[in-house]
Amino acid sequence: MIQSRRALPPLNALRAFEASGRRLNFRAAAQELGVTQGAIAQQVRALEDQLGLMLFQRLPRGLALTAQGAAYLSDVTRAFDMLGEATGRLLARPETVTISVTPTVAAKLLIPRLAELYSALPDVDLRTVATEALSDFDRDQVDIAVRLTSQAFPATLEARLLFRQELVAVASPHLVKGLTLPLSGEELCKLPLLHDSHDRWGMFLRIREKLPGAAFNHTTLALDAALAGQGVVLACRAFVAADLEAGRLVQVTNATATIGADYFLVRKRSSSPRKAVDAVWD
Amino acid sequence: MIQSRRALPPLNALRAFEASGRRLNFRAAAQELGVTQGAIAQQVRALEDQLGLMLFQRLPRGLALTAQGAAYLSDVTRAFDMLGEATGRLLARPETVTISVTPTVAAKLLIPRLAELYSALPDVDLRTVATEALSDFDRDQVDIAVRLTSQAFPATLEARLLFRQELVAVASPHLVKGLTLPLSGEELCKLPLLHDSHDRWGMFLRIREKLPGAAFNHTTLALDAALAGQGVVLACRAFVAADLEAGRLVQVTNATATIGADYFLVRKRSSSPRKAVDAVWD
DNA sequence: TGCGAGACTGTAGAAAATCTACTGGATGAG
DNA sequence: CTCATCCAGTAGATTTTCTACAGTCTCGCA
Repeated sequence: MIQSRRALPPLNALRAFEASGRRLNFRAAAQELGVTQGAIAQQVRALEDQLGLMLFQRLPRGLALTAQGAAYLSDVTRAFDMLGEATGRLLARPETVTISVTPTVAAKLLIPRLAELYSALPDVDLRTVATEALSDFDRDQVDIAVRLTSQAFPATLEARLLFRQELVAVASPHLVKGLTLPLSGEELCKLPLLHDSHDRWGMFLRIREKLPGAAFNHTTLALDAALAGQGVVLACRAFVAADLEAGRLVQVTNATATIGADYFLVRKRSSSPRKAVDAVWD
Repeated sequence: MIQSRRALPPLNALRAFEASGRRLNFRAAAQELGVTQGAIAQQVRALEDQLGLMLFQRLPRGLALTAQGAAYLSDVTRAFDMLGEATGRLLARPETVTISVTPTVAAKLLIPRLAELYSALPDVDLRTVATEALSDFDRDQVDIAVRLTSQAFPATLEARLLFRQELVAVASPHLVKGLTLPLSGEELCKLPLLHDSHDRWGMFLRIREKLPGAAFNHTTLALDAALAGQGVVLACRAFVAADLEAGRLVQVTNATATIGADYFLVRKRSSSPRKAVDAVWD
């Protein structure tokens, strides 16, 4: 039979005692705690009964603390103050929300929206984990992840389609200056092709031979090279939308491809929704 | 609209959190607090919901504290420890019971019984206020009083008859050596009479003239003089019972008198009986 | 692989605690 | 005397807390 670590009186009664002891008046304490005077009187009475001693002397116009009541009040007030301050610190601390994304998503989608997120959520600290690896929600303390996947998610995760992965071939307008767009597959093969780690040119052009061209380990690097006029890059439309609109890149062929995997926004299914996570999610 | 001095979460939930955080296991915390594990899970869940953040990570074989949960636990445990220690000190402190009595009652009744009271109530500090004045219960912090009175008591006081005031004339056996007892009134008048502040010899002997003899302001002093053979004293039988039985005093006449006032044990009627006062009262 | 143990989640309803509205009593001030 | 203030007490309403139970997941063992 495990004994309680400490024998505490009913905490609600203790709270009524503490407020009454500060105010020396049940009616005022009741008002402070948002209950009726009768409720406070009952709680204090119950506490006195349980402890077997008087904490207050009842006067016609209020209360006086007994010597014992005064000594106890000092300690109880300090303890409740500590609880109140600790709770206040907890609530005041900006909440950290961790998002796991690939470097490309970070560069092309998240960073341009950071200012917008910050202004919408001033009390949230946003922490970005940019990695190609699949994050483990618990191990990495990740709240939200953006994942490219065609698979169904386990029941513990909650997912929402972010955007379809539609691949387009784009290049700098300087690179294709003088050429008539859109280009055919053969014309495209004559241009320098930029490869990233996904290496999807063969599938896109329906060519089995290895295609020459500069290779990068991150899509975002390949995109930077395209922007610099180094060649044509094959990338998801969502990543290049802003550059297309700004004219920094042009779509060089009408052909597009989808690969059956799309980008999802994923979070751990939780029975205790956290407000900050919800806000970022929306 | 008065705001609460501090915004505290439900204290019961806080207690469940604290025990769970120490034990890192709902089942063990439940056992410690004497409730079911389901109750603990509900309370912690409710606290997390109210605070809008996670305090624990649920693992297959127990709990892990989040960073926020750990910081909070440290403060909450300290506060609850403080409450437990303060309560323990309160309960461990010997309780003081104050008794207001006349010097005569103190000398003749209370002091002879002090050893008996101490052994019966080892945890009680007995404080005796010996005074002829009527004590005010609240002003003088008096718990119990012995009062000579014929009046009904106000509704705020609770009274119990201690003993009847029966006056007897007693003297030292040496003083009446050679006299035939019991003495008549005339014979009594020939002996030195000892007067106290009540001065009841006239009434006792049905004599209107002032009777000569030594006078004392306290009955107990007159009794001491009688014991020393200085004269005859008129005192309440209860005060001289022990001396009569021991042969230090003898009753010199069969006449007795009652004056319509008796000795009562009185205490303030309280809706919160205090255990120590109860014990002294019995 | 299946099974059992451990531990948390969730539900519906029972039990306990807390509360309210009201009345009564005592005191003090005018 | 009246009125205001404030605590005590009661009966019943409301809220909180709890229980018993079933379900789910993970881990360890044979």
